[in-house]
Amino acid sequence: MKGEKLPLGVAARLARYLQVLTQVRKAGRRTISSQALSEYSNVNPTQIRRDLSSFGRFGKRGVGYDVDHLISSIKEILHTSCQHNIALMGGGKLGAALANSDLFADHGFNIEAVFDVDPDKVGKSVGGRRVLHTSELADTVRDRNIIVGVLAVPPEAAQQATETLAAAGIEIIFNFSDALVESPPGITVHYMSPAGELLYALYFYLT
Amino acid sequence: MKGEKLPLGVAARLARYLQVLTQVRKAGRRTISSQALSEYSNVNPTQIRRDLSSFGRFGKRGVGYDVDHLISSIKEILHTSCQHNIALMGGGKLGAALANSDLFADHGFNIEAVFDVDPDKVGKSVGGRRVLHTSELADTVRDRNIIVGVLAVPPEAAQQATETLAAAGIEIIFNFSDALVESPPGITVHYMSPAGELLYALYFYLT
DNA sequence: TAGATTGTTAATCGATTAACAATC
DNA sequence: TAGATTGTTAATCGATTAACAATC
Repeated sequence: MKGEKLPLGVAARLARYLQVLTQVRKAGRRTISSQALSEYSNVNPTQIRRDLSSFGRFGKRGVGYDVDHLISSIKEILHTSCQHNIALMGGGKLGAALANSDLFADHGFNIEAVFDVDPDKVGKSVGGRRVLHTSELADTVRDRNIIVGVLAVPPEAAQQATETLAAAGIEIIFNFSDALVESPPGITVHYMSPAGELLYALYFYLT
Repeated sequence: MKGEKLPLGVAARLARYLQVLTQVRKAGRRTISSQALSEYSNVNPTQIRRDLSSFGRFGKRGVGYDVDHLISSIKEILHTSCQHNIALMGGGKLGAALANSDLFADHGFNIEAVFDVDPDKVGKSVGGRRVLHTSELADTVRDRNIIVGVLAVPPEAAQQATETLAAAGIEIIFNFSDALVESPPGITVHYMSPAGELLYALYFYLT
């Protein structure tokens, strides 16, 4: 398989492997078998081997995959070897939880700045970053070449924040608020959906 | 299609529709077309119609789907018409963000209690619920018939919290911490993965 | 050698899409 | 009627799985 666009499913699974592998490396493991990777990622081990072998021979028979090597290989395939800056909208509880977590940093995403409209929050520190007023968003997005915005605002503020992000030139929005938003054409909104996954998991538990 | 187990993909998509529809109803809309539902859920409109029509005729040609009717129909298909109690581990920023959000409540999940090991947090209020000490978990799980636990603790506490949940009789764990955990057989751990979705979305932006 | 695990095949099943008649 | 949107077909493509030889 060459430099063409990957099928949706393959890209989604590679991203998932990458996420698990990053944690596995943090835990100090050097190699991992398709079986073990399967347990963490909920993907069939045969399919994992199939996905990986279509890009090269990454594994050692009888041993498994070298974690470091696999991580850098998948990063290359996904074109995510480099650092990306993101803008976080909302300095409240959810924003603080995201800013304090290593989730983004582990994968090369740098929370460049936190934005809020609340004067009480502006100037304070959230997750080690100064909170800027939303009016500074556009300049920051331009200067720091930001294309991803994360929505961590209350539901009633989500639409306004989306429009602010769009006007500032953001192209991909991750919506962590539980509100639907209308976005201008060309801007992709991804809804983070713990409840959706809950419903899905519960269905298989109940049947 | 009858009372048998749904294919994985169908169940996942139905859960996604349900989540979008719940927000659509909140916004006051009474009907929705497969086209509009597609934009919110990122699922092809033909596939939406296909998924739904395999369970019955829910739509009106030329009009679309009745939001209320569709919500209750999907809930029946997914066996999630009733209320479920869940236990939230962690009264910190992430725990507070989850407890304050309507995400769970919107879908019939009731955060029955918040648990923490920190004596400074126990007894305080998080999202309108008193924080209980983790030692009270087992009793609460039994009394309130809880099968789902949500991990919102720091990564270094995730393994301990998982074992506590398992010992208390929890069967499904949603791990919002960015740490891999080992769980006893029979207990399913779902990893919530914003970073995974970010990587995935970015790949399609970059290619 | 013995054990473990990958890489690969083959076969089946579900997902995806375009297209369009049916019908509100 | 005219416009819109569903329900359904047909055809292709990707996902899934078991099985096993290759090989570390």
